[in-house]
Amino acid sequence: MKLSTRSRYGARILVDLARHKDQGPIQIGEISKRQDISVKYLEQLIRPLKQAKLVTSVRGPKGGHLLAEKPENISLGQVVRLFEGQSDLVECVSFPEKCSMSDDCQVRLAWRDATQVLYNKLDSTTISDLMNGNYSVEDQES
Amino acid sequence: MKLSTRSRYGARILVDLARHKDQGPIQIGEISKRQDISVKYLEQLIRPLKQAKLVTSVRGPKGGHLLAEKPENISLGQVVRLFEGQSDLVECVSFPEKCSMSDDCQVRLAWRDATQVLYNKLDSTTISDLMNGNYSVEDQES
DNA sequence: GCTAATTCATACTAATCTTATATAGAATAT
DNA sequence: ATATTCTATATAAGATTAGTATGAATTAGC
Repeated sequence: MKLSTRSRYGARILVDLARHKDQGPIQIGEISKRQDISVKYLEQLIRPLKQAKLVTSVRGPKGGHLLAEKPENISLGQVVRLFEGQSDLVECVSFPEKCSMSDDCQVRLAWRDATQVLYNKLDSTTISDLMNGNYSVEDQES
Repeated sequence: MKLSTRSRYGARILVDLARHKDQGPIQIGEISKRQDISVKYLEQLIRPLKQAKLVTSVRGPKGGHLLAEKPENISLGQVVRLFEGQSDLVECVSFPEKCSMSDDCQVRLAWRDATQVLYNKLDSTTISDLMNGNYSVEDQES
Protein backbone atom coordinates (compact mmCIF):
# COMPACT_ATOMS: atom_id res chain seq x y z
CA MET A 1 0.00 0.00 0.00
CA LYS A 2 2.90 2.23 -0.73
CA LEU A 3 2.63 5.42 -2.71
CA SER A 4 5.04 5.47 -5.65
CA THR A 5 7.96 7.85 -5.71
CA ARG A 6 6.26 9.41 -8.71
CA SER A 7 3.47 10.73 -6.51
CA ARG A 8 5.91 11.81 -3.84
CA TYR A 9 8.20 13.55 -6.28
CA GLY A 10 5.25 14.95 -8.22
CA ALA A 11 3.96 16.67 -5.11
CA ARG A 12 7.40 18.01 -4.29
CA ILE A 13 7.86 19.36 -7.80
CA LEU A 14 4.61 21.29 -7.49
CA VAL A 15 5.54 22.66 -4.09
CA ASP A 16 8.92 23.68 -5.45
CA LEU A 17 7.33 25.48 -8.39
CA ALA A 18 4.85 27.13 -6.04
CA ARG A 19 7.60 28.40 -3.79
CA HIS A 20 9.42 29.96 -6.72
CA LYS A 21 6.45 31.02 -8.75
CA ASP A 22 7.49 34.68 -8.84
CA GLN A 23 10.86 33.90 -10.38
CA GLY A 24 9.74 33.16 -13.92
CA PRO A 25 10.20 29.79 -15.59
CA ILE A 26 11.98 27.32 -13.32
CA GLN A 27 14.46 25.02 -14.97
CA ILE A 28 14.58 21.33 -14.31
CA GLY A 29 18.20 21.60 -13.28
CA GLU A 30 17.23 23.89 -10.43
CA ILE A 31 14.48 21.62 -9.22
CA SER A 32 16.83 18.69 -9.49
CA LYS A 33 19.37 20.33 -7.19
CA ARG A 34 16.84 21.54 -4.66
CA GLN A 35 14.80 18.35 -4.57
CA ASP A 36 17.58 15.82 -5.07
CA ILE A 37 15.86 14.14 -8.00
CA SER A 38 17.70 13.29 -11.22
CA VAL A 39 17.15 15.56 -14.21
CA LYS A 40 16.11 12.67 -16.37
CA TYR A 41 13.52 11.41 -13.94
CA LEU A 42 12.19 14.91 -13.41
CA GLU A 43 11.68 15.36 -17.13
CA GLN A 44 9.64 12.21 -17.12
CA LEU A 45 7.52 13.28 -14.16
CA ILE A 46 6.79 16.78 -15.38
CA ARG A 47 5.18 15.48 -18.55
CA PRO A 48 2.04 14.11 -16.88
CA LEU A 49 1.82 17.27 -14.80
CA LYS A 50 1.76 19.24 -18.04
CA GLN A 51 -0.80 16.95 -19.63
CA ALA A 52 -2.99 17.45 -16.57
CA LYS A 53 -2.66 21.22 -17.07
CA LEU A 54 -1.11 21.71 -13.69
CA VAL A 55 2.16 22.93 -15.17
CA THR A 56 3.08 24.90 -18.29
CA SER A 57 6.49 25.11 -19.87
CA VAL A 58 8.54 27.64 -21.80
CA ARG A 59 11.06 26.21 -24.22
CA GLY A 60 14.43 27.42 -25.32
CA PRO A 61 17.15 29.23 -23.36
CA LYS A 62 15.83 30.90 -20.23
CA GLY A 63 12.89 28.54 -20.46
CA GLY A 64 11.52 26.36 -17.73
CA HIS A 65 8.36 25.37 -15.96
CA LEU A 66 5.57 27.23 -14.23
CA LEU A 67 2.50 26.32 -12.25
CA ALA A 68 -0.55 26.60 -14.47
CA GLU A 69 -2.91 26.82 -11.52
CA LYS A 70 -2.94 28.65 -8.25
CA PRO A 71 -1.38 26.52 -5.48
CA GLU A 72 -4.65 26.58 -3.56
CA ASN A 73 -6.36 24.98 -6.54
CA ILE A 74 -4.04 21.98 -6.75
CA SER A 75 -4.68 19.17 -4.29
CA LEU A 76 -2.66 16.13 -3.33
CA GLY A 77 -5.64 14.08 -4.47
CA GLN A 78 -5.11 15.32 -8.02
CA VAL A 79 -1.44 14.43 -7.85
CA VAL A 80 -2.05 10.95 -6.51
CA ARG A 81 -4.80 10.18 -9.03
CA LEU A 82 -2.45 11.35 -11.75
CA PHE A 83 0.55 9.27 -10.80
CA GLU A 84 -0.88 6.11 -9.28
CA GLY A 85 -2.02 3.76 -11.98
CA GLN A 86 -5.03 2.85 -9.91
CA SER A 87 -6.49 5.30 -7.47
CA ASP A 88 -8.59 2.90 -5.42
CA LEU A 89 -7.03 0.90 -2.62
CA VAL A 90 -8.26 -2.27 -4.31
CA GLU A 91 -9.17 -2.98 -7.90
CA CYS A 92 -12.57 -4.45 -7.12
CA VAL A 93 -13.91 -1.12 -5.87
CA SER A 94 -14.07 0.40 -9.34
CA PHE A 95 -13.98 -2.84 -11.29
CA PRO A 96 -16.15 -5.38 -9.45
CA GLU A 97 -15.81 -7.79 -12.36
CA LYS A 98 -12.16 -8.26 -11.42
CA CYS A 99 -13.15 -10.39 -8.44
CA SER A 100 -15.55 -13.30 -8.54
CA MET A 101 -16.75 -12.47 -5.05
CA SER A 102 -17.64 -8.82 -5.57
CA ASP A 103 -21.38 -9.34 -5.63
CA ASP A 104 -21.54 -10.49 -2.06
CA CYS A 105 -18.39 -9.04 -0.54
CA GLN A 106 -18.85 -6.82 2.48
CA VAL A 107 -15.10 -6.31 2.70
CA ARG A 108 -15.15 -4.67 -0.69
CA LEU A 109 -17.54 -2.03 0.64
CA ALA A 110 -15.20 -1.37 3.52
CA TRP A 111 -12.28 -0.85 1.14
CA ARG A 112 -14.47 1.49 -0.87
CA ASP A 113 -15.25 3.59 2.19
CA ALA A 114 -11.63 3.62 3.34
CA THR A 115 -10.56 4.77 -0.11
CA GLN A 116 -13.07 7.57 0.05
CA VAL A 117 -11.95 8.74 3.47
CA LEU A 118 -8.37 8.82 2.25
CA TYR A 119 -9.18 10.89 -0.83
CA ASN A 120 -11.36 13.25 1.15
CA LYS A 121 -8.24 14.05 3.09
CA LEU A 122 -5.94 14.26 0.08
CA ASP A 123 -8.42 16.41 -1.84
CA SER A 124 -8.60 18.85 1.03
CA THR A 125 -4.84 19.31 1.18
CA THR A 126 -3.50 21.78 -1.37
CA ILE A 127 -0.08 22.78 -2.57
CA SER A 128 -0.77 26.11 -0.92
CA ASP A 129 -1.00 24.35 2.44
CA LEU A 130 2.44 22.88 1.88
CA MET A 131 4.45 25.70 0.37
CA ASN A 132 5.00 28.03 3.30
CA GLY A 133 6.42 25.82 6.01
CA ASN A 134 3.45 26.24 8.29
CA TYR A 135 1.53 23.06 7.61
CA SER A 136 0.57 21.38 10.84
CA VAL A 137 -1.96 19.13 12.48
CA GLU A 138 -3.88 22.22 13.60
CA ASP A 139 -4.82 22.87 10.00
CA GLN A 140 -6.81 19.68 9.83
CA GLU A 141 -10.55 19.92 9.87
CA SER A 142 -11.16 16.33 10.88
CA MET B 1 -1.12 2.65 -3.80
CA LYS B 2 -2.78 -0.68 -4.16
CA LEU B 3 -3.53 -2.96 -1.27
CA SER B 4 -2.01 -6.41 -1.81
CA THR B 5 -4.23 -9.41 -2.37
CA ARG B 6 -2.82 -10.70 0.89
CA SER B 7 -4.66 -8.01 2.82
CA ARG B 8 -7.79 -8.51 0.78
CA TYR B 9 -7.72 -12.27 1.17
CA GLY B 10 -6.67 -12.00 4.80
CA ALA B 11 -9.75 -9.95 5.58
CA ARG B 12 -11.98 -12.36 3.71
CA ILE B 13 -10.49 -15.34 5.53
CA LEU B 14 -11.32 -13.73 8.86
CA VAL B 15 -14.85 -12.88 7.76
CA ASP B 16 -15.31 -16.45 6.56
CA LEU B 17 -14.09 -17.85 9.86
CA ALA B 18 -16.32 -15.42 11.72
CA ARG B 19 -19.37 -16.49 9.75
CA HIS B 20 -18.72 -20.14 10.55
CA LYS B 21 -17.35 -19.75 14.02
CA ASP B 22 -19.96 -22.04 15.58
CA GLN B 23 -19.04 -24.97 13.35
CA GLY B 24 -15.79 -26.04 14.97
CA PRO B 25 -12.44 -25.93 13.19
CA ILE B 26 -12.80 -24.78 9.58
CA GLN B 27 -10.58 -26.49 7.07
CA ILE B 28 -8.59 -24.65 4.47
CA GLY B 29 -10.31 -26.64 1.75
CA GLU B 30 -13.66 -25.22 2.77
CA ILE B 31 -12.40 -21.67 2.85
CA SER B 32 -10.76 -22.25 -0.50
CA LYS B 33 -14.04 -23.27 -2.10
CA ARG B 34 -16.10 -20.54 -0.55
CA GLN B 35 -13.59 -17.75 -1.14
CA ASP B 36 -12.13 -18.92 -4.43
CA ILE B 37 -8.56 -18.78 -3.15
CA SER B 38 -6.08 -21.62 -3.76
CA VAL B 39 -5.37 -23.98 -0.87
CA LYS B 40 -1.67 -23.35 -1.13
CA TYR B 41 -2.00 -19.62 -1.03
CA LEU B 42 -4.41 -19.84 1.87
CA GLU B 43 -1.93 -21.87 3.88
CA GLN B 44 0.58 -19.14 3.32
CA LEU B 45 -1.82 -16.40 4.38
CA ILE B 46 -3.08 -18.08 7.49
CA ARG B 47 0.40 -18.32 8.96
CA PRO B 48 0.74 -14.59 9.71
CA LEU B 49 -2.82 -14.56 11.04
CA LYS B 50 -1.80 -17.25 13.50
CA GLN B 51 1.38 -15.46 14.46
CA ALA B 52 -0.69 -12.37 15.17
CA LYS B 53 -2.92 -14.47 17.42
CA LEU B 54 -5.99 -13.70 15.39
CA VAL B 55 -6.44 -17.35 14.41
CA THR B 56 -5.74 -20.64 16.15
CA SER B 57 -5.43 -24.00 14.45
CA VAL B 58 -6.04 -27.62 15.23
CA ARG B 59 -3.77 -30.08 13.45
CA GLY B 60 -4.54 -33.50 12.11
CA PRO B 61 -7.78 -34.97 10.75
CA LYS B 62 -10.89 -32.99 11.69
CA GLY B 63 -8.54 -30.14 12.33
CA GLY B 64 -8.85 -26.67 10.95
CA HIS B 65 -8.80 -23.03 11.87
CA LEU B 66 -10.70 -20.89 14.31
CA LEU B 67 -10.89 -17.22 15.16
CA ALA B 68 -8.86 -16.57 18.27
CA GLU B 69 -10.61 -13.27 18.96
CA LYS B 70 -14.15 -12.04 18.85
CA PRO B 71 -14.99 -10.55 15.45
CA GLU B 72 -15.68 -7.17 17.03
CA ASN B 73 -12.13 -7.15 18.38
CA ILE B 74 -10.46 -7.61 15.01
CA SER B 75 -10.16 -4.56 12.80
CA LEU B 76 -9.20 -4.10 9.18
CA GLY B 77 -6.40 -1.92 10.43
CA GLN B 78 -4.85 -4.93 12.15
CA VAL B 79 -5.14 -6.97 8.99
CA VAL B 80 -3.60 -4.31 6.79
CA ARG B 81 -0.72 -3.64 9.18
CA LEU B 82 -0.09 -7.37 9.28
CA PHE B 83 0.01 -8.02 5.55
CA GLU B 84 1.40 -4.85 4.05
CA GLY B 85 5.14 -4.80 4.44
CA GLN B 86 4.97 -1.13 5.23
CA SER B 87 1.91 0.36 6.80
CA ASP B 88 2.55 4.00 6.00
CA LEU B 89 1.65 5.43 2.63
CA VAL B 90 5.27 6.51 2.22
CA GLU B 91 8.45 5.22 3.77
CA CYS B 92 9.65 8.60 4.96
CA VAL B 93 6.78 8.94 7.44
CA SER B 94 8.19 6.32 9.80
CA PHE B 95 11.75 6.38 8.50
CA PRO B 96 12.68 10.00 7.80
CA GLU B 97 16.26 8.95 7.21
CA LYS B 98 15.16 7.24 4.00
CA CYS B 99 14.77 10.59 2.28
CA SER B 100 17.34 13.34 2.23
CA MET B 101 14.60 15.96 2.27
CA SER B 102 12.65 14.74 5.29
CA ASP B 103 13.85 17.48 7.62
CA ASP B 104 12.18 20.23 5.71
CA CYS B 105 9.46 18.43 3.79
CA GLN B 106 5.93 19.68 4.31
CA VAL B 107 4.61 17.07 1.92
CA ARG B 108 5.88 14.37 4.22
CA LEU B 109 3.65 15.75 6.99
CA ALA B 110 0.68 15.64 4.66
CA TRP B 111 1.36 11.99 3.84
CA ARG B 112 1.63 11.31 7.53
CA ASP B 113 -1.76 12.86 8.20
CA ALA B 114 -3.38 11.11 5.26
CA THR B 115 -2.01 7.81 6.52
CA GLN B 116 -3.48 8.50 9.90
CA VAL B 117 -6.92 9.37 8.54
CA LEU B 118 -6.89 6.14 6.56
CA TYR B 119 -5.98 3.99 9.56
CA ASN B 120 -8.51 5.73 11.76
CA LYS B 121 -11.09 4.45 9.35
CA LEU B 122 -9.62 0.96 9.02
CA ASP B 123 -9.21 0.63 12.77
CA SER B 124 -12.85 1.49 13.31
CA THR B 125 -14.06 -1.19 10.93
CA THR B 126 -14.22 -4.66 12.48
CA ILE B 127 -14.79 -8.14 11.17
CA SER B 128 -18.07 -8.05 13.06
CA ASP B 129 -19.20 -5.13 10.88
CA LEU B 130 -18.55 -7.22 7.79
CA MET B 131 -19.81 -10.67 8.68
CA ASN B 132 -23.56 -10.24 8.60
CA GLY B 133 -24.30 -8.65 5.26
CA ASN B 134 -25.53 -5.40 6.71
CA TYR B 135 -22.50 -3.19 6.35
CA SER B 136 -23.44 0.09 4.75
CA VAL B 137 -22.53 3.73 4.50
CA GLU B 138 -25.02 4.48 7.28
CA ASP B 139 -22.74 2.71 9.71
CA GLN B 140 -20.03 5.27 9.20
CA GLU B 141 -19.40 7.76 11.93
CA SER B 142 -17.54 10.24 9.78
C1' DG C 1 0.75 -48.95 15.77
C1' DC C 2 -0.98 -47.75 11.00
C1' DT C 3 -3.26 -44.91 7.78
C1' DA C 4 -5.15 -40.98 6.13
C1' DA C 5 -6.47 -36.27 6.73
C1' DT C 6 -4.93 -32.11 7.70
C1' DT C 7 -1.86 -28.38 9.00
C1' DC C 8 2.98 -26.37 8.86
C1' DA C 9 7.35 -24.84 6.79
C1' DT C 10 10.51 -23.78 3.22
C1' DA C 11 11.89 -22.89 -1.19
C1' DC C 12 11.06 -21.84 -5.87
C1' DT C 13 9.23 -19.24 -9.91
C1' DA C 14 7.04 -16.35 -13.34
C1' DA C 15 5.16 -12.06 -14.14
C1' DT C 16 4.71 -7.43 -13.22
C1' DC C 17 5.94 -2.99 -11.35
C1' DT C 18 9.19 0.42 -9.85
C1' DT C 19 12.70 3.41 -10.45
C1' DA C 20 15.20 5.01 -12.73
C1' DT C 21 19.13 5.87 -16.89
C1' DA C 22 20.35 6.44 -21.75
C1' DT C 23 19.91 7.96 -26.34
C1' DA C 24 18.27 10.70 -29.86
C1' DG C 25 15.69 14.34 -31.46
C1' DA C 26 12.58 18.52 -31.72
C1' DA C 27 11.61 23.33 -30.46
C1' DT C 28 12.87 27.92 -29.46
C1' DA C 29 15.02 32.38 -27.77
C1' DT C 30 18.94 35.10 -28.17
C1' DA D 1 23.52 29.62 -35.52
C1' DT D 2 23.52 27.48 -31.62
C1' DA D 3 23.00 26.91 -26.84
C1' DT D 4 19.64 25.43 -24.07
C1' DT D 5 15.63 23.64 -23.20
C1' DC D 6 11.82 20.21 -23.56
C1' DT D 7 9.94 15.47 -25.66
C1' DA D 8 9.78 10.69 -26.65
C1' DT D 9 11.19 6.10 -26.68
C1' DA D 10 13.92 2.35 -25.20
C1' DT D 11 16.24 -0.34 -21.83
C1' DA D 12 17.59 -2.52 -17.55
C1' DA D 13 18.39 -3.73 -12.67
C1' DG D 14 15.99 -4.63 -8.68
C1' DA D 15 11.95 -5.30 -5.87
C1' DT D 16 7.46 -6.94 -5.20
C1' DT D 17 3.54 -9.75 -6.06
C1' DA D 18 1.05 -13.67 -6.46
C1' DG D 19 1.19 -17.58 -6.45
C1' DT D 20 3.13 -23.15 -6.88
C1' DA D 21 5.64 -27.17 -5.43
C1' DT D 22 7.49 -30.28 -2.30
C1' DG D 23 7.62 -32.42 1.68
C1' DA D 24 7.58 -32.68 6.90
C1' DA D 25 4.83 -32.73 11.21
C1' DT D 26 0.69 -33.83 13.74
C1' DT D 27 -3.26 -36.34 15.17
C1' DA D 28 -8.02 -38.75 14.84
C1' DG D 29 -9.84 -42.97 14.03
C1' DC D 30 -9.41 -47.80 13.14
